[in-house]
Amino acid sequence: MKLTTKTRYGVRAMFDIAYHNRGAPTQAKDIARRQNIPQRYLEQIFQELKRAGLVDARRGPRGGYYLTRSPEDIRLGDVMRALQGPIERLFAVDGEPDDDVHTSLWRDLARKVAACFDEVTLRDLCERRDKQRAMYFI
Amino acid sequence: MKLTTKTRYGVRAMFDIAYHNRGAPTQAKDIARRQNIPQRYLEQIFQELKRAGLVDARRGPRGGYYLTRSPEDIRLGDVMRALQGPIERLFAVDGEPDDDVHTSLWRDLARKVAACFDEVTLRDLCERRDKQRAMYFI
DNA sequence: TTAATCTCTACCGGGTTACTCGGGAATCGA
DNA sequence: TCGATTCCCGAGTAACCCGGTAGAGATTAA
Repeated sequence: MKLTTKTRYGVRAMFDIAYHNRGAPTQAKDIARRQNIPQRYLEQIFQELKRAGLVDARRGPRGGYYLTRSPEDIRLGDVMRALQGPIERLFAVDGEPDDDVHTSLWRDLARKVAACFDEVTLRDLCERRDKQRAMYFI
Repeated sequence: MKLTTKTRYGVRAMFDIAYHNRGAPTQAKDIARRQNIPQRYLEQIFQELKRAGLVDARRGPRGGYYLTRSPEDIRLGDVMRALQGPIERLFAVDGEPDDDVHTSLWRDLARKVAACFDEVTLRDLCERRDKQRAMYFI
């Protein structure tokens, strides 16, 4: 059980869009540079985020990716689900009866964990960042 | 990010000891049969649980493993930490500065998640089981 | 002593992760 | 219309980890 690099990249990328460009498309190239992510890898991550409906893209010069909802409406859980499937099934095992003690235990826990991720939005991340910058410059 | 089979096995095994044998050593063979776990694999899992101080063992005939603390004193988090390292560092990435937004985000989240696991004890699992058995037989 | 049980170490195959790469499709500016 | 730019799609791959098997040794009960 470990957070995948893909998910971390995805969160960083979504945050980057929310933080730097409000509205205007942000290019993968720039995100890759700022967030230190291999560009070609980032591109396929964005494909998954797009398929999940979290971002949309415009091609050609001055193209890029942009959020389909406002940052306070995109939760960390959404990004994770897009990149690694439903968190609720994180601990699920197929082939075990549903009335089993352990099955229900892991199901309950997975829900609680999912709730943790759903508590945080992209806007929260931006505010966090602003606060930290403020502290850093005092 | 996925719960490892090893951890699931470990939790089942610890539960099995707590539920079936209070005090007397429980043999790996029996646990493996009851919980449907490959015996030889279970044995090495127990080595880790032993190193973590959660169980102790007696060798030879009528030997087996036994809990070193009472079930209400063993949390799910303890078992997980024994088998897959500190939950608090679940999302940690080495080589990133500690004042980074994302680093602190994942740290905070990991703590919350860890708290979820630390809320549940082996005794809770036993009670869950009893309740479910009761329902099943009504 | 003998049999049972845990203990230590090594090994291994299959699957996943984290990429790279080539080339195609849309879009904008001129 | 042309060409540069950017996203889009699919294939390939090296390294790693997970789940499990196995041999042989140490310890203990009867």
